[in-house]
Amino acid sequence: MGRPKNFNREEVLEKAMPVFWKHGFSDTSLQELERATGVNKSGLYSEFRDKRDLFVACLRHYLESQEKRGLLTKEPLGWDNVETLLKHGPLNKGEQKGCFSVNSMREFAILPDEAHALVAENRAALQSLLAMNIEAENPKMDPRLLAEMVLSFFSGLCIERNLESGKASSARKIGSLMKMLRSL
Amino acid sequence: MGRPKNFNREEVLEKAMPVFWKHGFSDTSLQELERATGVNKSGLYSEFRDKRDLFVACLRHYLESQEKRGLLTKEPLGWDNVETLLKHGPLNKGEQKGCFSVNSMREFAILPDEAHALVAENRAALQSLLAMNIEAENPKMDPRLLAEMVLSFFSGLCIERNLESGKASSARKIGSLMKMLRSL
DNA sequence: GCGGTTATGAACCGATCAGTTCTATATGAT
DNA sequence: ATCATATAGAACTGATCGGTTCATAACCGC
Repeated sequence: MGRPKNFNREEVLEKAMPVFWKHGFSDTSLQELERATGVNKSGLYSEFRDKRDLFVACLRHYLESQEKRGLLTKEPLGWDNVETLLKHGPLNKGEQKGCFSVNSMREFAILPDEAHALVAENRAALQSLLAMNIEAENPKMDPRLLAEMVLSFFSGLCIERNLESGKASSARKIGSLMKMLRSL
Repeated sequence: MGRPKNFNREEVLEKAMPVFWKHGFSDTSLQELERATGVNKSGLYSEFRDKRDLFVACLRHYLESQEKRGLLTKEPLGWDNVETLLKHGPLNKGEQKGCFSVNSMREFAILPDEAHALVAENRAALQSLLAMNIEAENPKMDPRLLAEMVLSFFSGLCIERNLESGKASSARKIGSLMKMLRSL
């Protein structure tokens, strides 16, 4: 009974996420979030404890949606999956540049522990998947070591999306790394 | 004539830089800058146009001090210099984690063009130095391609310093990459 | 030591911040 | 149709933001 709300949680997350993604936590105001989601403070604060809670929910939503893409689980496992992750992991859809998760790392100092945990957990999972794909190629070097190295490179690609340098240079770098990896 | 100021520009930059380095631009308040530098707003605004101007001055100061370290110009040129950059480029002195320049990239959207230009110029110089060092080792692959790949990896290392993962994992990743590079 | 000059420190400014409260409105159950 | 209920929208709160103004204090040349 009572008046029904005219928004649902998921569509709020879907609309708020790109704002945080682009501007980060502290540069995003409640005003912007109201405008982007079409839900005003009353609504937002009925659904989320505070701004941090909304941010964490967006981050979780992002990570879940990335996991659903399953870029590293396509059969057969191997270099091609790794290359696909590097190429298509960091997005460039309009305002959303790089990876929301990697972007967030810069603000860890002011983000709640929950955010740290989410990112850490996701990175561990990603690294493990990378290692599986690498192992499938039976390289000379330890797949786990290679996996963590690739993940660092991935982080670099993400953060560099903030530069003007463009997609071409990104593709070139991926090409160089993959050439090295495949020759192992 | 007139009352002499009891601070000088460089020591202000030296003290303000770590604050911006840790908290970024928008999460650093004038209050914090006053406290950190020991100079209050009157003084700061007599020396710098506004907060952005102070930030850019800090960034420039940082980049110049990094160039002075000359990590990539030690003779003989080669892999050892590359390894030194990766190992000792990203700092971890107390609050200052990673690289101020790389950290700044996340906030490019709200930073003045001057900051973009500074970072872009520095990265170009870094990449060129990397290429020279790589070329000295006569690898099979194009040194310029390798250089830009190494720079991305470097960016990744820097941004990952915000994680808890610690110095050990960083050293391990550098080891993996260097092993690959040296085998080319 | 006096006067002109410059820096300092604090008060002040309007704007905006995250978050709360209050009123009006839309709804479902009866 | 009415009433209880939960919403939406806007007004409001105190704090803090970046930036300015102004009275006071410190200094140098004379």
